[in-house]
Amino acid sequence: MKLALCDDHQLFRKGLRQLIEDFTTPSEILWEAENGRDALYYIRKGMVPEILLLDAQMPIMDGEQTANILKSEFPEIKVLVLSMLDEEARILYLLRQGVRGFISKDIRPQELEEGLLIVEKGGYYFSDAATAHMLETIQSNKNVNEKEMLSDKETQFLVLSCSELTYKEIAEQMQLSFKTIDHYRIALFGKFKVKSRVGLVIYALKHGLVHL
Amino acid sequence: MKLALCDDHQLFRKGLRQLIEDFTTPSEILWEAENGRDALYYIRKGMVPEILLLDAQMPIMDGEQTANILKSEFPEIKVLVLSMLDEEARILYLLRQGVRGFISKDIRPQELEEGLLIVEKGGYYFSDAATAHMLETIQSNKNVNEKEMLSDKETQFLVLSCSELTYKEIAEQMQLSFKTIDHYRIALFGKFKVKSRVGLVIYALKHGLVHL
DNA sequence: TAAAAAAAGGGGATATTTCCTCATAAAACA
DNA sequence: TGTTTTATGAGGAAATATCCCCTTTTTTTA
Repeated sequence: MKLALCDDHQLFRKGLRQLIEDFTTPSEILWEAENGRDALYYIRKGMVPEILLLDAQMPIMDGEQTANILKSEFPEIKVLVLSMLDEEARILYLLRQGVRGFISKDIRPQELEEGLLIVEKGGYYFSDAATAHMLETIQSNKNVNEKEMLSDKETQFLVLSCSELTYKEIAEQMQLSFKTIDHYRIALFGKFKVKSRVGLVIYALKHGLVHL
Repeated sequence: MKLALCDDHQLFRKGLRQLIEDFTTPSEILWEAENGRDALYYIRKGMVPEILLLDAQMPIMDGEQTANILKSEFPEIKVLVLSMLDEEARILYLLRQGVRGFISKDIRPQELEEGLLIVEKGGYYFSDAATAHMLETIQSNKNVNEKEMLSDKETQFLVLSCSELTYKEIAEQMQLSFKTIDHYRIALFGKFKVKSRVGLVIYALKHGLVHL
């Protein structure tokens, strides 16, 4: 099994490598990268793994961007996302980018091997019950979750809301009137079931929609 | 060198173990624990390491609580904190608990060995320039940093501010009038140089003063 | 093409936040 | 003891956030 690791924490890569070396399945790690940019560099040079273990949160180029580019350029690479958070909206986005599953960084060794084998065979693997359940929900009822998705403007508004800017200033940045961005506010309050801007900020950070 | 690892992520422990086994200095890992409670269990059973590599953020019992208990019960154990964040106020707290230094989880292998050797000899090690600089500041000008510290009420107010409660509701929870907690707000705005409650929340989360 | 939906914008009301100044009681201190 | 500092609280005002109801323009879709 030809693998590649993309994670910004060296210790995690080290731990993963150790785990993988202990597999009964013979496996090879082609390369390790600290971010998506470096990973793409290796891949474009022809070092194409069967499965890429991709961290969601990285500096320079994060998992989402990387998965997005891989989807169009190298759709044959099976991407397994390493995620510490329960990033609902992000998971949805990554699924659209065709990733083959998620594993929590707290995964047990056997689970990792099992997951990799499943993905190698063309399957999907979700290390944690909550994520698996979410997938079912998504697949069974697309519309509900489509509504949970954020438009570009809503996302932009959300990011700017997680700063000290007032709504008036956010409106200026977005080149829209205060009255218009207020619709985004109401929409997000409804989607996230929060009652105030502070609640919105907390929700966004807790679910990994916005990084600190 | 007798070591022990306390970190909730198995992969990190695995990576650390690997790193430590590669040391030129012969080292032994007495045990690994997933949280402070388990670590204390081992220690109280007599498995006392020279140096404890302690993660700051863990479930059940975090690094701060653990360091606090170790300070009084086992002051001879040298604690080296594993930290991914630049948690200014928390670093201050941990220093008060007598920890011997901090290493970022992005540390390079040689640095870890170097740090452990220094700590073994009774020294202090700070893996990152910013942290080292902060220590100087703390030591050179205690008063400035004492003022940066938060009182119990300020801390309580800060935690409650990182929720959807209004100030009026926070005042009720704290059994104080709105006008009184407003003083805490002003104090925190000044200390953290923020301009709004959202700014306060962001600051608190970014610096690890409040957990999500 | 016509109807429906979504995006953009507005008026205006109320609640909350933010920022002043000031007063009083408790605690610390010299 | 008297003085100073700190914690507590108040009045009031301006800015911001939140929530109604409404119209116009653009985009989607039937």
